[in-house]
Amino acid sequence: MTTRDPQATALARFAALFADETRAACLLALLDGRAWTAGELARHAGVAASTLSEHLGRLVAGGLLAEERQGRHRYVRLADARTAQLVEDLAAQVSPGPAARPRSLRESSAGLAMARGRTCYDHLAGRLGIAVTDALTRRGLLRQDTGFALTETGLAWFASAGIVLAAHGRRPLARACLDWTERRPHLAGVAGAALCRHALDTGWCVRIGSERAVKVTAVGERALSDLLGVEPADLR
Amino acid sequence: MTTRDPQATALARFAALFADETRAACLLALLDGRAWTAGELARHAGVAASTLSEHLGRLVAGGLLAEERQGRHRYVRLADARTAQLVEDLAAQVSPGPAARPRSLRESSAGLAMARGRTCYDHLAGRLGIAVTDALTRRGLLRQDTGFALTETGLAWFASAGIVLAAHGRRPLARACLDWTERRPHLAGVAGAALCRHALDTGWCVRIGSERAVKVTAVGERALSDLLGVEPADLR
DNA sequence: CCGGTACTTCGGCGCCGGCCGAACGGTCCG
DNA sequence: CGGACCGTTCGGCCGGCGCCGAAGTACCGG
Repeated sequence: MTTRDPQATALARFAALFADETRAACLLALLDGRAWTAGELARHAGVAASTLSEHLGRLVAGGLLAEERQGRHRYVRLADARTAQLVEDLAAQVSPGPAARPRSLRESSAGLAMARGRTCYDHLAGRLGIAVTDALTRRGLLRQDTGFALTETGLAWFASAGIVLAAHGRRPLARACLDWTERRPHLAGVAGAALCRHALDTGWCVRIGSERAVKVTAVGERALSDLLGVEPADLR
Repeated sequence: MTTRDPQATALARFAALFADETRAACLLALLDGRAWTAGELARHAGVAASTLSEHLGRLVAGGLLAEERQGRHRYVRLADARTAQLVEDLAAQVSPGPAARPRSLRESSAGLAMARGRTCYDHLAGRLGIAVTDALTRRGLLRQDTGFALTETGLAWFASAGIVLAAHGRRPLARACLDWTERRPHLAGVAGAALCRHALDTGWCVRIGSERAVKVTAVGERALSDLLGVEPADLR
């Protein structure tokens, strides 16, 4: 007890940030990639504003959240893509997957929409994300059998679609992110983020509700079918 | 407080497994990929055997550890590669990296050996792991610019070296694992594990001490230079 | 300048969980 | 069969932490 492993101390302190239901609810909510105010999060988590204020202080001090003060509002969002990835990884580890999912009708409206399509911080997830990833793989634009990377034709496809893949620090161009509803990897990284942004900008998808769920529009269905051969049935 | 998000509850409970210094010390120790007895871990963590027994119970119940009873011994090891990856990710997130590392002479003997070369569950890490990964990349056997994947020539290289890459469930063939001393990705996944096993089996490396550190032998230095063009200077 | 709103700080409460030592049970060995 | 050893269970102690409400501060709008 005198001299403990400093790495173990740091790991425990860091993990403690996630080890509270209220903070976990905040982090999961912030996985939508947007900035929330302290009050919104307090209402979402169902605790007093004072309580949530302290939680935000911890999360910011721990480097998980970035804050931006605007007037009397305190906006917070996930610090970076790396943090979002970690939250996703943890969430995927604990979620039951589609097999064990209850068929309850109660959670269907929100739950089914999330399972159909959603954002995962800054890229597409759910059946939508899987359908796109599979289509990219089927067309030889993405290889998953030797790792997880775009091919030369894949790079050309992004360029021809007008989607710019800007090098962004050390963030990988393509990365696998485990989908917690489908239990299979979908495209993340710079390419995944650029594709998602393009889809939202061009109206292929629109956000529905106040959460992370997205819906594919008629235009989007057409575009995904034309450009990638995505079967509309895989989006339902 | 009446109806909380079940995913947030699950995430918090799961994270709580890591959020204790003693448990964290156990998980980090078990990153060597081997099985430890309860007594060894208790001594390592500096707590009473009774205390550690309860910790092991929680970690096993949480699915992080697999246990194997042999006579009056209770051996535990990390449950699987996926769990090991999560521990690694968390450890990498909290470790300071080489820049912020203290130049203390105290921790040098053990710390320097770990920084030079170690195992990361079942693959190589530290300067050794980075040197091998860089050499693979330099020779066009591994591509990191479009993601992280072996190339066709990379697959051929493994075959010609007599290293069998057996498909193993859903585990990816090649995966990037962030090295927490070098702050750069090294090779993990099926290929990383096979390469590490081969290195230990053929005597390219040997374990030193009781921890995760490994040392490159003269034979290994020669082999890595011949087969991959690894500069011996990069291993020091 | 004044009321309303958003957030923070503080004090106090209650509970959870990590720690230990003592007693117990199971296993190995002489 | 008895003693030594490894691990587990139990009771009890203590500290930390999450919670709230009340009071305080900062900001916006009229």
